[in-house]
Amino acid sequence: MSDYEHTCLIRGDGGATLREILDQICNKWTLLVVATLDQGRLRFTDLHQQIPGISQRMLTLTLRNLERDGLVAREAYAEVPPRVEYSLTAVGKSLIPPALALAGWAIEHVPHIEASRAVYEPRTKAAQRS
Amino acid sequence: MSDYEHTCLIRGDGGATLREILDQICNKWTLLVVATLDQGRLRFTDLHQQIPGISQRMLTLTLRNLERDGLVAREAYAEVPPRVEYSLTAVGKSLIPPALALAGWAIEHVPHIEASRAVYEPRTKAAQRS
DNA sequence: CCGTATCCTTAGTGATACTG
DNA sequence: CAGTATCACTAAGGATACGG
Repeated sequence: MSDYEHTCLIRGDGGATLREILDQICNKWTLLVVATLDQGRLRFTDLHQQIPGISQRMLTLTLRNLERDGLVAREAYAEVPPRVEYSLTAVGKSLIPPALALAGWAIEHVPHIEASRAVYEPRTKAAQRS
Repeated sequence: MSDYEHTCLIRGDGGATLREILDQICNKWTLLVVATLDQGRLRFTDLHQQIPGISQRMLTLTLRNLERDGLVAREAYAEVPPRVEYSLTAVGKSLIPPALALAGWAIEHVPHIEASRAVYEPRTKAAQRS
């Protein structure tokens, strides 16, 4: 594959849908929820507790989107108190490896990036103070 | 690696920085800019034209962040009219494969996701109209 | 327990105008 | 050419309260 094709790929030149899906996956919570569900079948409350910082609202919204896209299966039991279990579908599971690749890259380069940030100072106003 | 470790990875349990970096990469423009720069050295205007829909402002901000994180090198020539060229650093280039993995996944599953969306209807208000 | 509804704050984004 | 500055707007996200 040529470099130019790389560009087109990530751009999603094949249609607006690709960008849309990519954006959806890369948002604040989606990868997190998918990663957490990689452990197996989990209830709403379990997810809420295991994902630090997520609000009920965002968990619900994220789960709805994942369900709509067929990455997560939702199963509600007609019991009282209610019980709902979420799990990854086959497609959802297939997201794990590429997601892991990205996470792996990030982990590997955290030191470099932190070092780079440490020495960086905005060019335009470098001499503004002191 | 265990499933639980997967979760921790993507979560960025190793510190807040990881989540931060992941978020940064996954935002609306970063991957796009990196992918475009994969073609080689480009000027500001070239980038602006090759990335459909990006504003000057967002291009500038994205480039600054990438520069700060050491993924992109900026070289300004003291000429008139001014000329500034951007290129990927080694670290920046190393982002391409994992990014491509994600893009590849998305492309592969677009049909499935679109099909899933087509049949999806929100549960709670399924019978609200008509 | 598992959500939905509502309000509110703020970060992200775009448009425009201006400068070295 | 390559930005910066400013304004205005939108949508994402969080907090809270309530409902099935």
